[in-house]
Amino acid sequence: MNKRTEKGNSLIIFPESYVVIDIETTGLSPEFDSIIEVGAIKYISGNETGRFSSLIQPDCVDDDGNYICDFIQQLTGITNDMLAIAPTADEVLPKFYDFIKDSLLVGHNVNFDINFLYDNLEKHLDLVLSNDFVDTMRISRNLHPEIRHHSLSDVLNRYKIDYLKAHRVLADCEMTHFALSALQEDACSIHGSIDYFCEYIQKRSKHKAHLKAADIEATITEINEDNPIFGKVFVFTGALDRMLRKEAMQLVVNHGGINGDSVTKKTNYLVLGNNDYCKSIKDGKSSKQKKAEKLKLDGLDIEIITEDVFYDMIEG
DNA sequence: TCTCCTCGAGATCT
DNA sequence: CTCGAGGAGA
Repeated sequence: MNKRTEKGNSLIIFPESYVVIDIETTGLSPEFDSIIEVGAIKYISGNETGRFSSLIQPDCVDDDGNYICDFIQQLTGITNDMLAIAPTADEVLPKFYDFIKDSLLVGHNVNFDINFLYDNLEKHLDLVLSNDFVDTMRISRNLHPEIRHHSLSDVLNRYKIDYLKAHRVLADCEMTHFALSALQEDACSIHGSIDYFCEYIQKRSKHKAHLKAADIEATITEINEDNPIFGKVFVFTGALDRMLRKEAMQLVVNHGGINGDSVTKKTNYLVLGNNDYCKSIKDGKSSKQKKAEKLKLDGLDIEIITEDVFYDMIEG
């Protein structure tokens, strides 16, 4: 399998100059399917300056002597007759490669197109596709993480843009260009400016990187000071079976306990979860557990308990 | 606190 | 493929 080592980077930006690309294929797999149409539209400072498109005749036919199945014909409107007189990849791809040059590429779920093009350019022409790219689907997901679906038609619908003549390359390129513009406007209205949007994404990915124990506040006001949890410092290691760690930490604070991020001299209980999934733990003990065992030997007030014991303490 | 790693869940492309 | 959750180690 091809590793695509020279592949460019996926960027979350709103470029002023770029080339929108789209392809149609015989199926979803770059390994087993072929490109049947390739298209690109170039924009410089927001204005279209040129376009390129061509059908491509696949290298081989199926058992019935067809280039494409009924489903793809139906989807794209491209027929076997059209492909029978189309140029081959060896003729088309050099022109395409020359058209895009080193431009920043834009597409919807553009990894799909990039992977097909990368493999075909390498296989047919020994060319390397190392252009960086912008994925409008990825931008849409980052802009509206609360929304589940982000297909091209979903995005266009959201911005009240008509999606006509879908699934031909040039039409899809135009639509993706419109989607990028709409996403940019949306990002500006939500975050004030493009810079703020990009800054927001950076911060969010960093900020959400780790759950800080101190960030969890009690959701109830009356806490029973007599329960065994009260005033004790809890630390978790591994994944819990019965609930998320965040939920367990919520239980701790709601019973008057205190959460810790790591095992220290102040820690009273280390709750053991599953370490199975973590391959870097070879002897079954996390670094937190090892530290807790050492502190216990030193005579500190720390107990290592199982998940079940923890729940018993909560209920008792 | 920071960076890097692994894993599972979802979703999209034709 | 991307993202979020969670962990390890410095």
